Amino acid sequence: MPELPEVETMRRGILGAVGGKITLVEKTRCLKKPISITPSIAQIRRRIIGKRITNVDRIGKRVVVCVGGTAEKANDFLILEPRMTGLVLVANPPTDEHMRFRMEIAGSDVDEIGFWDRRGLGNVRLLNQTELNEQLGPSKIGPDAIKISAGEFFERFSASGREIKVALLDQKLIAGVGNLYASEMLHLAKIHPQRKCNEIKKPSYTKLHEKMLDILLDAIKHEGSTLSDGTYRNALNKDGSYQNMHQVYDRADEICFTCKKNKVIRVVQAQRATFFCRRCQR
DNA sequence: CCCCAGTCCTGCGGGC
DNA sequence: TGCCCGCAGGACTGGG
Repeated sequence: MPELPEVETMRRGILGAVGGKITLVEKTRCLKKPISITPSIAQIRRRIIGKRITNVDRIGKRVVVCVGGTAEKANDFLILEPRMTGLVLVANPPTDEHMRFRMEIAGSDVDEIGFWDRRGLGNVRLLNQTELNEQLGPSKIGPDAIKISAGEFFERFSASGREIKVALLDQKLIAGVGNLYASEMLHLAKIHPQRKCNEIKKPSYTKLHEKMLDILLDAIKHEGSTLSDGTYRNALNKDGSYQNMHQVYDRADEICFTCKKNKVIRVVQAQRATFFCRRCQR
């Protein structure tokens, strides 16, 4: 399940395409149920074939391929949104029915970018600057989790009456945190996931911000978490290794690594599994 | 404002 | 051994 570290790894995996010229754009053939690709492939081709990739960016859990113009001010933005099972691949991408979209690029280290998605919940969008602001601007997507300051983090969360774990998943409040890393950061910060945001004291927010940064940056170093279902992999189709660092995620009924006494508990919040330790997190 | 359930979709593992 | 069902959750939507 790609969250910030996984999507950042995808971004870095195709950074070598910057400076290259797009020579081919295609939906992959033999698809049963195509994913959402907008606008039409014909229109995408008209707008980006022959154009240069000027940057590769990330907005929350989406990879943004900037096309035309300059690195600071591109003409068009190709959004690759993996959702649950999407992968952004560069080398020898599989040619099975889950391959959804691909581009060929000339004159750069990366000569191919593929979008593979087993479940097909992801999407590909080509946006201009106005559409980008409307769909993925600050009113829709909060500050990035690895860029937000401790002060702004506190300001954004402390007034809410929601449970902290649920609020962390709200991409309008903060961008990039998903179900897995939310459990992990609350564990290291020793905060109970069901505690209301407005009950948590400022020093705890400072600690949560610190642990969030630690975990996300460490997970990027490990190229993300590849779970036992094997859904996420990096741009070279290789597993990440941060799954070996998990403290609580998917460890229900196992002994907590921190206190070595209590078992990790699994609860459901907002229809999603949360893992935590009753002794360590209050 | 916030919450909740439903929607999309495939592969898997538990249970019988 | 084989089959069925429920679950996994990111983002969005509609109703309360």
